[in-house]
Amino acid sequence: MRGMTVIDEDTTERRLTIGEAAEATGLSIDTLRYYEKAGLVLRAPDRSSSGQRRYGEADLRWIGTLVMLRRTGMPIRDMRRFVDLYGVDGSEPERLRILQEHREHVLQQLAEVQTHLTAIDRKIEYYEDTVMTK
Amino acid sequence: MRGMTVIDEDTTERRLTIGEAAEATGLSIDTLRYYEKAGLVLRAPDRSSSGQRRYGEADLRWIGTLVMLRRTGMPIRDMRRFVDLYGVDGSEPERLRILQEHREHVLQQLAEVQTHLTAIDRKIEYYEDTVMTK
DNA sequence: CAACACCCTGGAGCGCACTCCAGCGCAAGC
DNA sequence: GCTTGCGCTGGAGTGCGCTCCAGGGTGTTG
Repeated sequence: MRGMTVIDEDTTERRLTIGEAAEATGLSIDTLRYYEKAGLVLRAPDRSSSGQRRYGEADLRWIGTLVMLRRTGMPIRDMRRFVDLYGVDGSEPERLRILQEHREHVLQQLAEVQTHLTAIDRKIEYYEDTVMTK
Repeated sequence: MRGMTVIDEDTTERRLTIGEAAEATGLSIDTLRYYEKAGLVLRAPDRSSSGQRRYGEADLRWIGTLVMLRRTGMPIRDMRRFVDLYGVDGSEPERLRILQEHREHVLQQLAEVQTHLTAIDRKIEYYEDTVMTK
């Protein structure tokens, strides 16, 4: 049982304010609103009676997906295309294709950065030598 | 002898136009001029009698260093600080420190991207399953 | 009930890293 | 010798991804 997520521990789901959601996702409040405006969310979060956003589990999970795409370098524009497909029936193959292409892209970037990193390592070695022997 | 670089094969060094240098470094012509203006080059390239830039070996090697820093995510501002230290005697320890810090930073980024990449892989797996079994 | 923290909106502003442009000069090939 | 292409400059423009702001509402705490 350990490690399993207990669902519906409370009958009422914990709903976070935008500030709490920012805390939880690592995005800023402004960025959360910006992503919403930019059409990156599947469904806008519910609002309290006074019009304040309340983020539920599903909202946070989706924002997690956004963060994962964004932090691997996907431009907002492309994220948007991806999101939009969630409104299209049978678009799963295309969503898959986008993810696969993005994956390849990320791998290429990683490889390039790693190459440059070894060059940096060589330069560091060089400095370690000159600094030490001076 | 194989693999060794022959130096001074020609007595006159091959000096590239900005277009050729762009080709060689993977930067655009505009970016080369921009880097120069931004104070990222150790020494401005020589000019032809008519005032055109001519890039030599040393210029290209330094630009290679710039590319390696830039493509690993170092901001122009920080690159500039690094470059400026080349004019300061005894600044080797600080240059070393900057490179080491940058290295740590890059490693952290790599780790984060790799984490998100496995999340992407899981999502891809999920789609592969649903797409296949549909 | 006052003070303070938090939230709302539309829209402006910002920093970054280029990228493009006008208007010009030089030069190499046909 | 003229056309075509590359190069020059200073400066404006661009796209991106936020970030900030004014002006206002809400809500909780002492």
